[in-house]
Amino acid sequence: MQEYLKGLNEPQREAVTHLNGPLMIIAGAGSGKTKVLTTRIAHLMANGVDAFNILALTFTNKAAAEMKERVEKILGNTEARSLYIGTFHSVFARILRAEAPRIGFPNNFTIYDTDDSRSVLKTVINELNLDDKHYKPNIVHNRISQAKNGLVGPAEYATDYYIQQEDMRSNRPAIAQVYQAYSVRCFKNGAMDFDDLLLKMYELLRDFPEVLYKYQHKFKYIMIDEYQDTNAVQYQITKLLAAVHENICVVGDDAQSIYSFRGATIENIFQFQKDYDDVKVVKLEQNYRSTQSILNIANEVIKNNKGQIPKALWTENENGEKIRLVRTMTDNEEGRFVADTIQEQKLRNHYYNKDFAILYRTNAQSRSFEESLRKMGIAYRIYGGVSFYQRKEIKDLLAYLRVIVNTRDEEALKRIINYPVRGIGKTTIEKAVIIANEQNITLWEVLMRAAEFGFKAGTLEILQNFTTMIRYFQSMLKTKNAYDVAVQVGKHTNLVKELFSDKTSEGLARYENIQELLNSIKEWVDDRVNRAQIDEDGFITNDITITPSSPASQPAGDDGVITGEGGLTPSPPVERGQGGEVSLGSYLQQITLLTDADEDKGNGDVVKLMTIHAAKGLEFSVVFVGGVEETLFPSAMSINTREELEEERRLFYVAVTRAKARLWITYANARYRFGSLVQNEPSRFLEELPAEHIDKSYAGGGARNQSGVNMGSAFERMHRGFGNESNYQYSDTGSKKPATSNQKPSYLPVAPKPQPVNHIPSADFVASDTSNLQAGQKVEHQKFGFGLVTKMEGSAHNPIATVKFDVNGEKKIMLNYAKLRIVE
DNA sequence: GATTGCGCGATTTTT
DNA sequence: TCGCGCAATC
Repeated sequence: MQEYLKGLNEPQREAVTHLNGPLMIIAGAGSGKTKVLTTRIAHLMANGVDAFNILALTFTNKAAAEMKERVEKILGNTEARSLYIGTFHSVFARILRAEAPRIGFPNNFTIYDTDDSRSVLKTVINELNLDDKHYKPNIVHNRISQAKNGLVGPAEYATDYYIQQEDMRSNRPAIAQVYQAYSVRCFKNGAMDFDDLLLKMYELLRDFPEVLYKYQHKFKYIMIDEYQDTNAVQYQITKLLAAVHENICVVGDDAQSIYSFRGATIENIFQFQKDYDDVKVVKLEQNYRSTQSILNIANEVIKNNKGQIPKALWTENENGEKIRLVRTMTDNEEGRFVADTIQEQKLRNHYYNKDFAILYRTNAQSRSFEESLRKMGIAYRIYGGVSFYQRKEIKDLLAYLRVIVNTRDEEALKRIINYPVRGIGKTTIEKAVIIANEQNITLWEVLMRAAEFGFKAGTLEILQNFTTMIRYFQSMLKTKNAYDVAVQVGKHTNLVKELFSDKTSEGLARYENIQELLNSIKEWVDDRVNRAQIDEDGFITNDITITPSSPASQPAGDDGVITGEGGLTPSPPVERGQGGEVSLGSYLQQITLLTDADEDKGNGDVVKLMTIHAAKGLEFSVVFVGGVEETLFPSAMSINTREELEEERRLFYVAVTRAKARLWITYANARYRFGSLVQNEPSRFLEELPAEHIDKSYAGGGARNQSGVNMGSAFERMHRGFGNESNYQYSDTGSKKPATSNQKPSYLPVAPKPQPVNHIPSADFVASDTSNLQAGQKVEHQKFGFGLVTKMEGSAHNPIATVKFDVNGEKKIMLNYAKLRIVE
């Protein structure tokens, strides 16, 4: 027997060695699911299956990366790099990148993240003269998202009786129109949102038999992780792909289905057995992760859900400690308790920060934990906050790159058209947008043909300068890689320089972020270049001979013409394996699909804070589950139906089963919400916990806390002296350690608070006549202080001076408004 | 164009 | 309570 099979238990081995035909693995929490998947891939390859015929789909990039790494380790060579392992979204994005022209999108289509989608929706809603207070972009977005995930297009949406009824009831009958307009706009912009990556992929396979044929034969073996979280589109796609070989292996756990709000349906698991004859079902029930105690309460809680696939999770692990259930007065105290306990556990049981995780239901709950950890000087990192790529300065630079790659991307174009300021004001943009809509051309085209549309001479020149610059960048695309282009953009647009000259700490942080972005682009390019050298297989090589003999109907476009390879659009660039293409377009599509959990520099020794959703698939030695209270967990939004409540319970199950050795469950009597203290009942889930496995306690100062005096825990008092704040012995030099240790936690860069450098104007400050101001003159500004005029621009009736201030960096000053005193 | 000050809505979960 | 969008100033 092969070495890698020896470490498996019986059912695991059964799953791994079942090579051909449909296979469903019901894998309980901590039952070695990833091990089975990776070993199975290795086993396939050991049995002569080519790596490039294997497709493995996951939900997170992290899971994909881990899988790839582990396969590589088992195989001991780099063959694994030709495997096709990735998230649904990233794999489909890649395929769409090659095939998009068939459905009228450019190869370099833009991927809109949630912010982009909402922004487009907002525009569309306003254009339809709807009130965006009532048609809130995120509500509308959710609705559209659900439709897409349920394979409901705009036309069907508008005509479906029940859907329309729902929209009537919520008093938003025009969502159908918004959906329609939004789709048109995305198409016009050459952009797909997250849901489109799935929906368009499905449409592609449905409408183009030769495409279906190609990928059906490429992906001879398909594996799907977290199958319980797949939605209707994902289900349809994988069903189509697997239809020929039927070598499809799905892994799931109905007890961990927590994404129904995103359209996921456990039904897919039950349906699987009906879809194929002869489905082999394997149950993995031995848990290797958690102690007996932890498993006991997990099992006990989940029992309260109806309609599950029967299974009994068991373990050979020792009992371990009892689960600790802790009540505190407030959320702040809860935070303090957790931080104290982490500190104590580190000392007592020799844990590192990285052994701990704090899990919660909603992101907002991170605040109190954060504060306490910071006070104690414990390094932590929050997963799921604002992603690096959502920072303004990053989005700005990326917007340039997006426009260069895809000029149809109006969102990005509007973002940069006047940034940095180049004199293309609101009026000009509005005018251009109106023309674009009237003529049914893109905004970019309006700019390119500005001369035809009667812009004033000055404006025309500025517009032409702008388009010339963008086209100059475009000319680099063919010869330069993503990094080189990005650097050029940074230079020529003065974007980097502008941030660099801003000496405020805020500006500095922005500058550093831009540098970090450039570095990461470089890293990405280098990485792919290295990989490409060892790749044997080309992925989407477009030279697969298409012999559409079997699929019955020929594909026909709107005009009835068969749309095949090599139509009007140029051939997509050749991508090779997992490495290869280092173009800017390829880079942009990748990063939109990254979440901040993915760029995990978090190998550092930090306590991890995240939502339970984000924690799925992970494990930690010590887990704290916070805020286990009614209205919060279960969420007030999810107590109306049994289905919703059961999903919350599964979520609780997921939370509990993340823990390997120790588990604390905490809840507060009251917590701050919208600024005021709100009372909460303990969660109903707590009543479901078996008393004999629980160690209940109460942490906090009781009456003293009610009187509002903040005592903190015993541990905290011990470390900062006695009593409350008033008993502090402050020295004038202000060293009050360690309560406010300066040790910087190693979480990701947080933009420092802006530090306005105030200037006190000279006593004799009088605004000078600046109509003849020249570069080289010294001036004083009431707020920014002294500075040197470095440049004069703008028109005669609206002059703009660029002033380099001594302390506040470079600013553009509009002389019509600002008062300047000429010093010399 | 950029900054400041005010009023109001916000909290489910994510690729 | 806090952060954001919008209107009023420089």
